[in-house]
Amino acid sequence: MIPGMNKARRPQAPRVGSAEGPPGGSVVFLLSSLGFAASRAFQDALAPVGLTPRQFALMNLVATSEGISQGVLTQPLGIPASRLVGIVDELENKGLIERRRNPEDRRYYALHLTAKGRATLNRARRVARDNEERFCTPLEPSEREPLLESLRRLAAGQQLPLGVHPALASPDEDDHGPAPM
Amino acid sequence: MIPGMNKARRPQAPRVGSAEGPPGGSVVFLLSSLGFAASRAFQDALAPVGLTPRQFALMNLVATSEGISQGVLTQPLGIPASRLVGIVDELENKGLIERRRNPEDRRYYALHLTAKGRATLNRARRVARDNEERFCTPLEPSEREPLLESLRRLAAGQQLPLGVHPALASPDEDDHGPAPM
DNA sequence: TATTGTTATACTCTATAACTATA
DNA sequence: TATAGTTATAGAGTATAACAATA
Repeated sequence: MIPGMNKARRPQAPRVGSAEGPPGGSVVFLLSSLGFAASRAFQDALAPVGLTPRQFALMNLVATSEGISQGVLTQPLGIPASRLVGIVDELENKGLIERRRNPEDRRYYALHLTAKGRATLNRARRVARDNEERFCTPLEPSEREPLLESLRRLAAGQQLPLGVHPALASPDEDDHGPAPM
Repeated sequence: MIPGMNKARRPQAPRVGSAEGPPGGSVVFLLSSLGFAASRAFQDALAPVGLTPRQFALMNLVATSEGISQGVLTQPLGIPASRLVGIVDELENKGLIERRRNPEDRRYYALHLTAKGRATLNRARRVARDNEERFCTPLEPSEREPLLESLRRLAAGQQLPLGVHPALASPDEDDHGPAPM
């Protein structure tokens, strides 16, 4: 399970306030509000590129591990295989990734980025960087690193795995059978 | 629209990673991950009291404005009136709040906390405070205030209203007709 | 005719489980 | 018999719109 973009439902923000004590004085309250806002901001920033945060995440994983199979993606994305099908379908229909049959075991797909997919991914990454800068403009430059440090510490306290390199993070939690590619 | 608890869907966390650059170095990425975790932690902490974050929020609003009507709650909670019905139903069935007809205009309900409701709310508030402390244990004491300050600044940049006193925050955005109680 | 609250309906997202094809 | 991927189904959660009561 990779940490990730919070789901910011477009139609209507499902937000609920704690309203006790001073909300502006609660780390939990502020984090959940801001987390939602950050998620939504990212989603909006990414929209012009034609990607959802989830598609972006999937493409990043494929980029890091070309030839990865759908089943493996299941873990870091934290979604069941049945849902992956649709997401991969969308990206394939857009010509951003392709499914190649693995000749050695024809049950597996090997996912690859197309040239167009790589270009789109690069554009999306630039957009993500720009969004990060825009989001952080209210901060003093000197404020940024300490903030990140505090957030990292809180994340560790919540057992949130931070980096998690795709597919490779926990290669053999149960170690069943031959590792699919 | 009040800032609020992020929706942490129980069945399965809908999380998606950005996975570009170092996620542990992105404020946006960390915030959305942590926001989700914070939201979930709060939800879990509140569960033993028998309240969802949304119910808790509603009760806090009623506590601050006894006799408030359902329609007014719509704004700070950011949900349509039709959904409010169910939430109020639940709380009423549990005997935590009651609907009284407003004799002056029998279209309105006047919502009030019951004695049991007040007791439950107090318990929930204690739980929220405890949860806040637990969540923040990874932080050095000296780290906490600067973190809050940075978060507040980011929230302001995202136009997130912080305190928002229930029902009273934006009493007349359009000013249509007599203000319901 | 307008407004509060309610009910009905439809739509989206999701997970679980049945299915296929390969092995 | 077991596994990768797919399709089918059902259950939440939600918004929109029609509705009833009151003004």
